[in-house]
Amino acid sequence: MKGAATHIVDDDPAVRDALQWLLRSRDVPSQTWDSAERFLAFASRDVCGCLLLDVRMPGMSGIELFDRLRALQCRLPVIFLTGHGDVPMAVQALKDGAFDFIEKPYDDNLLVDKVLAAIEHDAKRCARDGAIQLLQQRLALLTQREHEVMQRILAGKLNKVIADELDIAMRTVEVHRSHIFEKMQVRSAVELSQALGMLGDAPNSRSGS
Amino acid sequence: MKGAATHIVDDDPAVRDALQWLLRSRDVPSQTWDSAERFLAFASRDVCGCLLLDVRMPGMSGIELFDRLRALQCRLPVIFLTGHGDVPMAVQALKDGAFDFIEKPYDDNLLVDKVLAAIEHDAKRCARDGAIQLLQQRLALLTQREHEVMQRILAGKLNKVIADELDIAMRTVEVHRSHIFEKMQVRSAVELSQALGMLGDAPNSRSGS
DNA sequence: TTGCCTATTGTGGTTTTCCGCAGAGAGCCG
DNA sequence: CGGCTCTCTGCGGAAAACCACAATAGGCAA
Repeated sequence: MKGAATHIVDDDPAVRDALQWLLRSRDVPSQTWDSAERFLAFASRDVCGCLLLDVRMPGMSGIELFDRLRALQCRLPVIFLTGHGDVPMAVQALKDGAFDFIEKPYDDNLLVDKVLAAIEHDAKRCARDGAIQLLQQRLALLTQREHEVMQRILAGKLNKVIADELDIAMRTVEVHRSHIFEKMQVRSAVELSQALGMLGDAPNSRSGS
Repeated sequence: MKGAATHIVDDDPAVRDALQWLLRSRDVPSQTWDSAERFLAFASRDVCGCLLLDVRMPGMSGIELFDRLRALQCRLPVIFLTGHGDVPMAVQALKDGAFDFIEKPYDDNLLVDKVLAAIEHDAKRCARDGAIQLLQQRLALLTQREHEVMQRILAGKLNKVIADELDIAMRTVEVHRSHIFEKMQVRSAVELSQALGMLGDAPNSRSGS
C-alpha cells in the first residue's frame, strides 16, 4: 500500500501547518497537499490512512475531489473540514460515503479521535481489499470452462448433474473441479463458498463513532 | 410485518396534515403520531416502511426517539425533518444510521423521492431480516452437540477429523450431520455455508441517493 | 514444427459421504 | 414407570468424490 498516512488537503498554509502540527504531536504521521489537483494526481486505489479535506478551495473543491476519488475506486476515508458548512452538503457527503464532516473551528481532541477512528477503519478496509484482490487474482486464473463448473459447484450440484448440464463426462468435471480447488487454493467446496462469500459483501458501510 | 407505511411523527398538526396530504397525493400510505412517546409505544422490531421524524418536539425529541428505537432493535429508516438543524447534529444522526436529514422548508418532490427511496430500502431490509430470523429460528433447533459438529463442518473438516476431535465415532458424526442438514433445511455443506454467510454481513449500510 | 495450454475421456481403485436398520445408556417429564 | 429426546455406536451397502496414470485433440505462439 502506498502512503499509509493522514493526508491533509487545504489551500491555506496556516491550516495545513496547524493540522500537521496537531497530528505530529499525537504521533500521527501526515502529509500535506496544497490543492485538490495535487492530491488527485497522487491518489490511487491503494492509498491507505485517511484524508482531511477542506471543502472550499480555489480550483477543485473538496467535494469535487471526493467525487473524483470515488470514481477512481479510491476508498480512502474522508473527513471534511469546513468553515461554512450547510446541512444539505454534509448530508450528501455522508450519504456518499464520507467518513465525517467537521465544522471549523474544530476541537483538537475530537478531531484527532476522528482521525484515529478513520485510520483504524481504513486499516480493516485495506486488509479486506487485499484479500478481495487476492481472490480476484485467483479467479482470473480460471478458464471459462472452470468458471462454468464452479458456478454449479457453488449451486450445490453433484458432479453427475454438472456433467449432464454441460454435456461432458463426469471425469472431466472431476478434473475441472480439482483444477478449480488448486487455483483457488482451497481444499473443499465449503472453503470455496466461504472465500467467495466476502466478494458479495456491501463495500459501503461505516461504523458509528 | 406490522405497519408497512410511512410514519409521520410531529407535534405540529399543520405539519402532520401537510405531510400526510403530500404523501397521499402520491399514493404513499401514511400514519401520523403527535408525539415521540406515542410512536415509541407502537414501534417494534418488525415495523416496515419509513419514519418521517421532526427533531424538535416537546417532551421526547426526535433524536432521542431515534436512539430509543435503535436500542429496541427497530431498524426502520428514519428521515429527520428540522427547521433549525445544525451540521453536527445531522452528521451524528447519519453516522448513527439515519436515512436522511432534511431541513425545512423542504421541497415536496425531493421529500417524496427520499421517502420512496427509504421505503424501497426498507423493503429489502425487511426481506433480509426475515431470512435472518428464519435462519436463527432454525439454528435454535440445533442441540449443543450439533452446533459443535456444524462449526467443524463449516471449517471444512472431514467427518473422520471431526470424530477424532470430539472423540466420538464417525457414525455419530454422520448422524449429527444429517440432523443438522435436516433442521437447517439444506442439502449440502455448501448450502449451509452460504445460508450462514448472510448472518455475518454488515447490517449497517445505506445506498447513496 | 515443437511445446504449452485447454478440454476432453477412460480405467481402476481408494476414500468419503450418506443412509437404513438396530440398539444402548442418560436425563427429563407426566 | 413409560414415553421422549439426546447422544452414542456398529454393520453393511450404495452413491459420490477423489486421484494417479494414460491418452486424444484443437489452438496458439516461439
